[in-house]
Amino acid sequence: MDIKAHLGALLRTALAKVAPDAADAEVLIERPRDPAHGDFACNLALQLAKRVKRNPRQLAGQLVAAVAADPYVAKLEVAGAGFINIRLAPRAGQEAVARILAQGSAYGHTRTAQAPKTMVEFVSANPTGPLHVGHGRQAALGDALAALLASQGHEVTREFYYNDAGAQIHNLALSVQARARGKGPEDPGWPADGYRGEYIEEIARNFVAGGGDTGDLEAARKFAVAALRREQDADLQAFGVKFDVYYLESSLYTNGRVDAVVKALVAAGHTYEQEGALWLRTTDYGDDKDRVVRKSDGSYTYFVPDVAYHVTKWERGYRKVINVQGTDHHSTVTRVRAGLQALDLGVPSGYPDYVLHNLVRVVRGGEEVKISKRAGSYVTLRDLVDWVGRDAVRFFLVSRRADSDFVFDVDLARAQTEENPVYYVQYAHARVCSVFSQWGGDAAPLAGAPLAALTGARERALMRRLAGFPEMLADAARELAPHAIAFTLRELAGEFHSYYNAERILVEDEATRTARLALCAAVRQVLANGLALLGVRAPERM
RNA sequence: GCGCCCGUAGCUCAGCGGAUCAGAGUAUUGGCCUCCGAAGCCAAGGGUCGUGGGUUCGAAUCCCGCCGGGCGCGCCA
Repeated sequence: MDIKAHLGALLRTALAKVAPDAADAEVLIERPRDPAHGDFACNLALQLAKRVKRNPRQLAGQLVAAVAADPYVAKLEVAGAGFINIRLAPRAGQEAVARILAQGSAYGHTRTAQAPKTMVEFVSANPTGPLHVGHGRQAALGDALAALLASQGHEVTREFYYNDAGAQIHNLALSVQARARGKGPEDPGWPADGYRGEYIEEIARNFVAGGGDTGDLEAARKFAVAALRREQDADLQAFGVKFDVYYLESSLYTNGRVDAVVKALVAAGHTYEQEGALWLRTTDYGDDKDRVVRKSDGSYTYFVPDVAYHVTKWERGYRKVINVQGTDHHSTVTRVRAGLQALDLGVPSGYPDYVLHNLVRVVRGGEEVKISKRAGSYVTLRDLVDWVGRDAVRFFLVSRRADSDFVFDVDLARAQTEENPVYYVQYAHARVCSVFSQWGGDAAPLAGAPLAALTGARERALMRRLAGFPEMLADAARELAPHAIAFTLRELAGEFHSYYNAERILVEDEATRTARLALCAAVRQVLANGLALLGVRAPERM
């Protein structure tokens, strides 16, 4: 049952008795952070005091008196300026424990009659170099977001879009060719915008060793793209991230979608010619200036395939689309949306959604390392995973709000491996496993165990946290904010460690022991469910 | 200059559809292993929530100015 809705109904009934003329007011039930203020709280009296011309504390008192007796409510009290604090009967938390054991890995997940077809596009790195820390943040964030939405009833597709056709790929091919011919970045004849990283030399070496023709630019391009794609895939696999679809930008040219979009924009009357170029009136849709669609040399700007790509998302049936990108791309948000609006396809003006994250600044040896492919000096995702481990990197990268600034101190991350909060959470999980192996029994028979012994303060705090898990997930999904999961897990683990230290689980008394084991099993289950959403392992031993 | 984002404890960061909201971790200091794992627990000190106004009975949270930082501002992608 939905305890919040239940409490809301109780108070609404009371309100109708106490102040019939204000019975239409919205009753908000909140969770106070401080357990001293009860399990739930309601500020209804504060909201309505002025309207019904009564003192808020007096009104709150009348409401409390009018609430009918209820098996889930232990106590109602007026506090502060006129809050109604609600303390639940232990029964409410005990039912949550029973529900967790019954539902297992499905606890916190919801099903909807018609699962919305949802796409999360993330990483989408060009195949011009290895994945760096920024891609890592995106991979951790996007993958967790996709899992979170899937848990809330969405049918989710993870998609990786990559540019295999543009000028940067051309530069990549030129760079590999130059290296294959024995040229370095300092030599005459090195391409102007060439990639200088050492990995280019390695690719060139393999190209030549495999019999590649240094005069065949197209062959060098294909070889380099394939090699870098392989490397990116290996990095993602090592990071535990899998994509359902890899969408190639080049396909939008070969299947005519790019041309079709330009024709449609012209036909819709939103374009004009000026100085030999074709412009789109994006200012009609909130952009600060119009954008070129077709350059005077006849080629298209990058944003045309971008729009064409998003048309395919709409046409493929994705009514909810979330693009995870760095904030350095924020100007494309308006443009892509404007392009879609100009096509008049019936796409909502806020389509697609964006989660923009700040770029990661990497500090090493007290100095910032510039993330630049061309400089060839940057920290790769693989470096990080090698240094601090996959679980720690994923947990760390997803533990912050997407738009928070982010400083990744490499030395600190390496030195503080043991202090990383991921171990704290994983340790709580392993501890429960350890208790069960000590006990020698299986958790499964506990599913229907009597839980009446769970009445202690720490037990109530744990049950409160466990019971709130589904609501937390729903909120996080709505806000597109998976970092909330990491924080909740940290708190749950903390409450468990406190409990474990204060109370013995394997006590003599059977009823108490069984109830405590059931609580531990529920804690373990929720930790496992949360960690699974973050793509972090829940080890039985550490 | 214009646009978007960010300024919360020494450090890394939560909280921001207003109220019981000054928080966590870390670092520092002091305690806790004859007993289910000390990668743990308990406790202490530490912040006028960048700053100045405004709205409100009530603002870290909403609005405006300013200061500081990041990112954008191309017929590059």
